[in-house]
Order: sequence, then structure tokens, then C-alpha cells
Amino acid sequence: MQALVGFVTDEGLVPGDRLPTERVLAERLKVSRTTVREALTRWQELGLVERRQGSGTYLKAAVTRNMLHMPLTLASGNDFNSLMHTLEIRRGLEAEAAALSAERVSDADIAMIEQKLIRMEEAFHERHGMSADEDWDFHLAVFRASGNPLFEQIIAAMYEMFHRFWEHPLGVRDFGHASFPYHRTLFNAIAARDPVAARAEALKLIATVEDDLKRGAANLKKQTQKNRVHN
Amino acid sequence: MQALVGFVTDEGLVPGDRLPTERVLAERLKVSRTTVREALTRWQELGLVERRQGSGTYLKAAVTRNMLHMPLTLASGNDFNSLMHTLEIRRGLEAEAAALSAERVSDADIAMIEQKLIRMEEAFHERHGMSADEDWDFHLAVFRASGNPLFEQIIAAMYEMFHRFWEHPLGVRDFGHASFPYHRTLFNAIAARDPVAARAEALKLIATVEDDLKRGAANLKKQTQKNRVHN
DNA sequence: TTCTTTCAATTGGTTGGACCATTGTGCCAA
DNA sequence: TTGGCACAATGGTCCAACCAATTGAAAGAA
Repeated sequence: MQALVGFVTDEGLVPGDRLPTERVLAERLKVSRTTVREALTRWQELGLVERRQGSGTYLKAAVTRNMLHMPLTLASGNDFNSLMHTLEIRRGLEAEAAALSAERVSDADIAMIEQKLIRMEEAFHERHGMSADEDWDFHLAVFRASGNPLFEQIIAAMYEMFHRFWEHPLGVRDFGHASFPYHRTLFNAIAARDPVAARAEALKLIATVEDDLKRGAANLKKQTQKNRVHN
Repeated sequence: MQALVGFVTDEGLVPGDRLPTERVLAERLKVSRTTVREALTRWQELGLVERRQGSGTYLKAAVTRNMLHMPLTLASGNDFNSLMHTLEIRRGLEAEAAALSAERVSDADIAMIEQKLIRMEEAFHERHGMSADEDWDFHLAVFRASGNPLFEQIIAAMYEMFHRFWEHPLGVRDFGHASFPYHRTLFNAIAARDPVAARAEALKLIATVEDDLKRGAANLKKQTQKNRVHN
């Protein structure tokens, strides 16, 4: 198991590279092919490698020692409760990240965040609605300013869960619209290096998203009732 | 693979239950034991089951169809900064989880948390120091009361990071000692269903751990300087 | 030449069987 | 009652063989 990590790092393999075949790997590491397969299965489940029958095994992410594995599992991720759960995580983490960023932000960070903010605002006015990409870029810049890479990676997973299946979660067309003004107030708090205000603004921002979500759930309920009447 | 999900759900197994042995499972599902093992290995890596040699395989989380898996692997070191980063995540999440638990906790949850608390306190007085297992059990009960399984999954990874290499992190012998009293105050706040107080107590608890960590870093620095003098 | 078809080699997937290492349990003696 | 020991149950590792999908080169047709 650890031997495999050593092999990959020693060999200097980078994402995209093709690993040796299981048979070769087994011989080189002096273990049975079964054991190699168990290890590769685990890596596959962790998203580290991709296996294609008849083709080979390909590295999907950098492999190092001291990796921290965090398998996240949502029961049937497409209902209101699961989305709400991801939001609760975001609330805890985004507030903390905003406060830390306000404490640690550098001048270069401020410039970067403001640039992302302006791009987001432009996109908003062009399309008359939130743009997921620009919005995410802005938040990303905030997380990066916190100096803690874990925020970015964990919340990225939450975002992906959120946006994986729904362009318009639960049928709310202007989803995220209400959060728009709080992006600038959040930026102002961070630029002023005011952790308390930054946390407060981040919480307000998340609260608007929660409201949207609840609104969506209410709509869904109404529709269900309508359908019941029609049937 | 999917057959295993079907089996577990059909059999009505709940977390904590012991699965049939691999050999029995293989026979029932009409596949080889190797295949069962591959599937179980994947589940293990996803945190769904725990396997104990000589004992059996135990269900750790509810298994349903339509589960959404999002494995997250973070590159992380064992240095002071990495530990500090995990603590920042914990601060954000534990505070949020404590507040949510205070809002949603059921009477049964309160009883469960109190039981874990008492066990932890007993262990503390026996060993004159924090016991990692009992401490974790207590926090786990709090997270479960929040009704959001993501808290447990994420913070479990943070804990693992913390306890992976050091029984006594950074040479601090009574690590976590100072956090002891806040476990009971946290419980009291949750039992009183007071989210604001619960959040405050959780923050105090984390703050003591941070202090310990900083103290450890200072010690380490001192020792390094001593060694330099000796050499 | 160039495109399509065919087929054999390569590669991951599955199987059954054997043995090892650890754990839990029940028996037996002190 | 208690302590230790033997044994059975269980997960972990290994092997050798075969199955199934993919790939790419060789063969053949246009």
C-alpha cells in the first residue's frame, strides 16, 4: 500500500500519466496482483486514479505521502435536506474564512479580490443575474486570502455538490440574486481588515442563499399539491 | 457492486450492525469472495464500513441507493501550520455544529451526549488526562445531534490528521487538558437548547486546543535551539 | 494510397482455492 | 472466581487461471 505511493512518487509520475500494468506493478513491488488491485481500487475510490479496461490505469491527481482523505457522502444528494446540509457547512466555513481573511489579507490579495468582485458585478449587470463562475472566482479569492488551503478545497466540494445536478436549484430561476449586494459589503469589510464585520457580511450572504433554497422548497411543495389536485 | 447495496438495504441493516462474513456474502450474492472484498474495500474507503480482522465488518453509515460520493484528498503535512489549519476548520465547523445541535437536539440526544460526557469525565479522572477515544465519542454525539452528517465526516478527517502521528502532539504531554471543563459547559448549553451559548462554549474549547498547539510549537522551537547549542 | 474490417495482443475484471494473522470465545485448571 | 490456553471464526494476502473490453496493427477492399 505505502509501497505504491513510494513507487509513484519515485517514478515522478504526474496527473495524466499512465501507470504500469497491474501485472508489472505486482512484480516490481514484490506483491501479488490481487494486492496491487486492492490498493488501486482504494485509489480509484478516492479519485486518485482512473482505470480503463483494455487500456490501462491513469493518474488523475498528484499522489504524495501524508495525504488527508476525506470521503464525503450525502444520502441521495438531490433533496432539499441535502442541499441545506451543504449550506450549513458553508455557513460555518465561509464565516470563518471571511474573518481570517480580514485578519491576514495582503494588499495584493485585496487587489485580487476587488478585481474578481468587479468582474462578477459586470457579469451580473450583463446577464441580469448571478453568474456561477464569476461568483465562485470571487469567493475563491477570499478563501485564498485566508492562507488556509483547506477552506478552498472543502467548500469547493460543497459547491460541486450544490451545482452538480441543478442549474437552477429546485426551480428558483433567480437563484442567488439576493446575495449580490453582500459580495461588495463583504469585500469592504475584508479590505478594511475588520474580521467581525467580514464574518457578519459572510453570514448575511449565506442567509440569502438559504432563503432562496427555502423558497424553492416551498415552490416545490405547492407544485406537488397542485398536481395532487389535478389528479 | 449494486447488489451489495441492495442486500444491505433489503436486510434493513443500520449503522453499527455487523455484516455477514465475506464468505457468506460471496455465496449469497453469487459472486466470488474477491469481488465482495473489492466492493467492501471501496465502501471502506468511502467510510461506509469498518473492517476488523478476526472480528468482522461493521456498518458505519446508512447505505442507500442514490448516494452522492465526493472523495476529497488534501495534501497536508505534519507540521505546525497544517495542524493549525485543521484547527481553523474545526473552529468554524464545531461552533456551527454546536449551535445547530442546541437548536435541534432531541431528549434522546441529550441523554446520549450526557452519557458520553460522563464516560469522558470518568476516563479523565482515572488517567489524569484527556482520553482521545472518549473525547471523540463525546464530540461525535454532539455532531450527530446537529442532524447534518457532513459535520461528522469532515471533522473526522481533521481529527485523524491530528492524531495520526502524535499521541502527544508536538511533545505537549497534557495536550487537551485545558479543554476538559468546557466539555461540560458545552453540554449544558446544548441541553438548555441555547445556540448562542453553545457556540460560545465550543469556541472556548477550540481556543484551549489552539493554545496547547502554540505552546507545543514554542517548546519545539526551544528544543531546536537547545540542540543547536549542544552541537 | 486510403479507408475499412478483422483479429490477436494487451489490459483490467472475476473466480476459486489456499494459507496467514488477528481476534473473540469458551473450556479448563489453579 | 480468575487466569491462561487452545480453537474456531474472520479479515488479509497470495496464486494461477480465465473472462471481457480496448487497442492497435495487419490484412483486405476501394
